[in-house]
Amino acid sequence: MSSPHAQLHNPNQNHLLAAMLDADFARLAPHLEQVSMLLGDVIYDSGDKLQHVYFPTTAIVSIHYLLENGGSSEIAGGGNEGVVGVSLFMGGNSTPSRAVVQTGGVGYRLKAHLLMEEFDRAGPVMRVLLRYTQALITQMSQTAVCNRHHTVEQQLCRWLLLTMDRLPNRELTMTQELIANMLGVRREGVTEAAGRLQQRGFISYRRGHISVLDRGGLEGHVCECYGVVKKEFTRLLSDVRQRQGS
Amino acid sequence: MSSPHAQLHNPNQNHLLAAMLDADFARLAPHLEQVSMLLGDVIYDSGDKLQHVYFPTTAIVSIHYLLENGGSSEIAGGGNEGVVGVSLFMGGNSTPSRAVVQTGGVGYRLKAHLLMEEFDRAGPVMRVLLRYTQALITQMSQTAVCNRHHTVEQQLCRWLLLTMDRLPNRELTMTQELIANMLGVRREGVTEAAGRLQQRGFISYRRGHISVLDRGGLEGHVCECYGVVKKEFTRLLSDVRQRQGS
DNA sequence: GGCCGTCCGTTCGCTGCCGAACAGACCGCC
DNA sequence: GGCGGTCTGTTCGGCAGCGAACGGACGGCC
Repeated sequence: MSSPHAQLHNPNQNHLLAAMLDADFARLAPHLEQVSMLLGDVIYDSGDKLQHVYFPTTAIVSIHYLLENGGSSEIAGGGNEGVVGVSLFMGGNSTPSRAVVQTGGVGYRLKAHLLMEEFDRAGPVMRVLLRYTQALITQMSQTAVCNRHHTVEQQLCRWLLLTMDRLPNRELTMTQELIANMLGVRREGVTEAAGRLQQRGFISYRRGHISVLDRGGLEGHVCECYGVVKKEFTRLLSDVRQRQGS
Repeated sequence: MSSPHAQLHNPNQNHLLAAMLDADFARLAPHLEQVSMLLGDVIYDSGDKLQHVYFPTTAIVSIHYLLENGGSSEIAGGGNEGVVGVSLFMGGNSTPSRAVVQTGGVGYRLKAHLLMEEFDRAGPVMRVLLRYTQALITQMSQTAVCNRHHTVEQQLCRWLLLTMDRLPNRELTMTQELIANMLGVRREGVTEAAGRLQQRGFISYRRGHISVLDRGGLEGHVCECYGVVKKEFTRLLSDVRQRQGS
């Protein structure tokens, strides 16, 4: 109640914003613009100059690379643990990738030049953004290895677990076709893998709705990649919630 | 001749060092330690705290992820265009990856705390390091997509071209077995793909020595991934050679 | 309650890569 | 000049995933 932003949706639901010191957050808060992020919205496309960076709270964003032949793969995802648009402060202000909203929800955005002003103070805000970027690098790298060496079923488990970790409940709205685009495989491959997971009782789904019934079961079938990414995020961002309780 | 470091080997052969302003470089130069980087040397391993960062000049370093089952893949490479050990300044000071010398040569290393002091000035040195990291992110992402969608032969072309770009000549010392480890495929797959490239007259090899005979031929068979990475490196680091001629 | 679009299930042949095993070729070394 | 180790070429069966095609089922909407 004492906080000026204690509402149903508030920026502190994003871990990076929540990690900022009071003084830093106070400067940014007036400029944070709450936005609805709808399924399928393109946050930025290959080569776009970024006008904003986005701090999702309930939304989830997927970062893709598209190939000339139409193929694609998700190379990382971002939700309330991070920020979308790191290339702004890393330099270059664009990437050859595309960011699409994968799960509709809410986020807060900040004008590019305001984030840059904050970044250029070279203080705690900069450091937490860079740490997050380092965690993102781990996720991308692990995706590369996983694509090479692991089966569709293992990758589906990984994707489900990583997505679940960003959601408040055990339900997600997502067709098999969309998942196939994420993983860069055929829809039939997902049908088959998801069918096996359902037979084992780990998940159930119907027409674009997936419920995770047995998280432990998924964890038993996932490849090591999930654990590596998870552990690295924890290691790099564990000191990131100081202001949360205040 | 006027430069104090105009020798056979000199730090300016590394593009990032060459990009630094005179004043910045002058502070670092006394602390740059020339090192021989021998084929197979492990620069850092998964979880290691970094003691130095490395600026290769003639050496090439490969960044790998190892899997529990023994599988591995290169997720990025680094030579005279970059620096090895970005996780130092990004935060966390370690990664779950391993960096191995892929082509023996020379590089310059700098103690971790000295680089951090420079980074924390939040000036041009920091910016060029971050830009390089952004280019590295592109390379990792493209590797992930390439692993999913392209054939071994295309990936071999990509790898050869990227490696060539870091070498002074058209010869590289590299067995098919090593290349297979890089790409994360079987040695036989490399034998087959390399055989086809040799039949077409693009390359020739014998016992661990590969010569590129027709670079244009390789460029005609490579997937788009090579071009994307190359273009992005150019875009991000083209303003990076100001001090070169002075 | 009927229609239609979306989503899911299943099948077929095909191909690229894997796993394993082995033979030949080259090179350095004694 | 012969030996041994490394590197390359080739083969075989097997399998995961691809491409295409089609049928069925569910659900929202009029």
